[in-house]
Amino acid sequence: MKIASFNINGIKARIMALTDWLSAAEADVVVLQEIKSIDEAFPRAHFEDLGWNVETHGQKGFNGVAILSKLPIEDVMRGLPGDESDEQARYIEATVVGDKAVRIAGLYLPNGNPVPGPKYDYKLAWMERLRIRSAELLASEMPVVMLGDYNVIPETRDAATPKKWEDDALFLPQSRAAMRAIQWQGWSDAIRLRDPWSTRGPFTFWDFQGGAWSKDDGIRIDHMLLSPQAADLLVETGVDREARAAEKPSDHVPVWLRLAA
DNA sequence: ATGGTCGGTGCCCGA
Repeated sequence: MKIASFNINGIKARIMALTDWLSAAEADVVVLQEIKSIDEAFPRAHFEDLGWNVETHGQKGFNGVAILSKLPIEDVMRGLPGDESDEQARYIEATVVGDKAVRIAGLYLPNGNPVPGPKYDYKLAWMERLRIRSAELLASEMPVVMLGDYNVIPETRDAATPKKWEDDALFLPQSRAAMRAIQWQGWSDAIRLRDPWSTRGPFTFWDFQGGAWSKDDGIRIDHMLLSPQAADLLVETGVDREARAAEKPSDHVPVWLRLAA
């Protein structure tokens, strides 16, 4: 089972780039972030005609997440538990059934800038809610893949120019500590497993501004965390870096993994 | 040296 995550930065603008990537990547399950669309406006039929089951959790203008799956989707949960008043569409969870059932959590963690301020407070509060949910997912003892745009640069080696990010919500010590508090519950960082001693990257995001792509001035903020039961099934992982050079690219590239499931 | 990029929306905000 091939599982991928792609922050597409607008489904309307990216429908062709996404469709092209989907046909080349041959994934079974794809979580999307920043669809920037309400559920009713998502081009559901376009993807259903290509053989995808589609579950969305959208809102007007910003944010929005979705799951596309060639496999049956069960037990969909929309929204991150822990705050009934939170109206931002950033979390979707579902079970996909291949040879084995795998619980998929697709997330778009808040950016948090500027710091300090209410947006950073919201980011940290959201991460605390995610920490509570991720503990519940581990306790299920299912194979779980929790993946998406975490908006956290975990380590210095995850940024080409770390100095630039020193005061940024993506790299502040508190953000990184909150990320570690989740990971150290017992999750495996799938991308890092491929090349554990890498001193640079791999990157998953290059800003549209300042020619970041041409300078390879990237960061690693899209992550795939595996429960022990999922890590036991891991056979391959990758970052589709070349997608950043496509026509009308997103600022993120897809990340993916393959499970023996 | 300076200002620089997108997408979605609606004449600006979020990233």
